[in-house]
Amino acid sequence: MTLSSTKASPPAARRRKNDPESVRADILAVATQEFSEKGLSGARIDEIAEKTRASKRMIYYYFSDKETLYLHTLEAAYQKVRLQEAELNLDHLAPLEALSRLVRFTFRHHAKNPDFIRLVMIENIHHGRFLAQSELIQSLNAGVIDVLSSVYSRGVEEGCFREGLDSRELHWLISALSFFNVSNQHTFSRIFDWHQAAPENQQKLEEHVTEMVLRYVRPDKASA
Amino acid sequence: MTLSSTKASPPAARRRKNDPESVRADILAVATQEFSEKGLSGARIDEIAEKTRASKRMIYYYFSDKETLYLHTLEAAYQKVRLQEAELNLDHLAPLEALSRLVRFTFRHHAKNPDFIRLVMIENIHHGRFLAQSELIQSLNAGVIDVLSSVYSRGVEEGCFREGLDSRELHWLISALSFFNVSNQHTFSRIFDWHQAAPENQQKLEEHVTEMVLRYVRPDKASA
DNA sequence: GCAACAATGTACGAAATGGTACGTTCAGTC
DNA sequence: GACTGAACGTACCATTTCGTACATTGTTGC
Repeated sequence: MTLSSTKASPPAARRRKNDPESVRADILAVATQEFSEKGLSGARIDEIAEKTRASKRMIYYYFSDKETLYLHTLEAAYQKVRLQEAELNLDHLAPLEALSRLVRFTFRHHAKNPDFIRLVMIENIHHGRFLAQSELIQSLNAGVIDVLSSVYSRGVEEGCFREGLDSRELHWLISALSFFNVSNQHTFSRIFDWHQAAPENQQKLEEHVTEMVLRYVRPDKASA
Repeated sequence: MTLSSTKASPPAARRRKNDPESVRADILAVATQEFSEKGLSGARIDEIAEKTRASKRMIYYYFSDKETLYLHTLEAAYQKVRLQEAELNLDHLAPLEALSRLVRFTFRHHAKNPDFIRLVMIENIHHGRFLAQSELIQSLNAGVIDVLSSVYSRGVEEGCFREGLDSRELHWLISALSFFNVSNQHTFSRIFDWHQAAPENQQKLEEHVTEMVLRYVRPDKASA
């Protein structure tokens, strides 16, 4: 039933402007919000399409299916985060100061990027199955430990850090504290009737976390 | 026949067909698995029904809809966990030993109950919206801090803990480290090519975590 | 035994949802 | 200007998925 008489020309001379880059980016931005808010299965392609300037057709045009779109979202999130982290420049600082800054940076950084944290949570719900597919993310994260590792060994040399700690495990500890601050904010706040997100409490937690890490690496009193 | 005050009516031992209690429990058990594995939106009522001895009809009979079933699952999980925790008996121990045990217990406990952890993660993805509806969970968790609080004040009195720490914040730190160990196991393992779940690594992490908390509460050397 | 209600099985409906068929417009090339 | 492939719009389909109507069986009180 083709409508022969109807001419398909748009009523108003509204010309379509092709802008692939921007369309792709727009889809990715909306997808990031939707996936991080509702998870892989909770997010709806139709809803992403609605919130985008583009149509559903475009989502499938650029990202073949829902899971691929999710994967690209995850990759983009990691990329953005690692880019921010690269700005840190700790080599010229004393080890203690450098470590302190690194911890505070991580803590704040996570707090400022809840979307990323939520995507990582969601990815863990999926047993990291998509992350495993992405060589991009694997390679992106390869060097993250190095910064910490370098600070730590300088600290040991200078005697302000104790020996025997593993950089990866140290990184684990810092990540744990910073991550939990975002990931479990809702349940913790609700159960303990404590407005964790409030600036003064965030400030306190940042102090605690930093202090905790520093105390952990500090050499035993032992009075050389 | 007059009704005796006791409800001695259900012999409860051998019912051949109708067995509401068991059906309910069975549904809840399967739901726990499914929800914790796939999340609220990812889990399928039909699949839960299949894995149950009961039918889908029964799910709606006992739990009016999907979200209510999820809420009951969450409540049951919290209940089970808090019951286990109640077994801890720290009052007769020296503060340092007591805190050490508490930390180790929490760490292992979380590790042994990934389903619970995943449900909490999922609940956080939903901004704790269901937890907020449950007075049961609120009340269950009210006293969790008290154990720690009591140990801590004893420790301060005896001089083996430093002053000025908040029990809730201390609990936060312990939870963070123990929770992250389960919640982010997949992404962390994959990214850093480290089999975090391996017994030897779990052992190491438990040591680190315990040590970290103890070092944090230990008084400053300061030598009065 | 029999009413009354609780517990359960079967089949189905309506909406949501991922994905596609097919046609149209844009932009660069000759 | 004609041609071509990339970029895009609209309508639609097939299936999944939550939830329910209706019939049936067990159980309990009298």
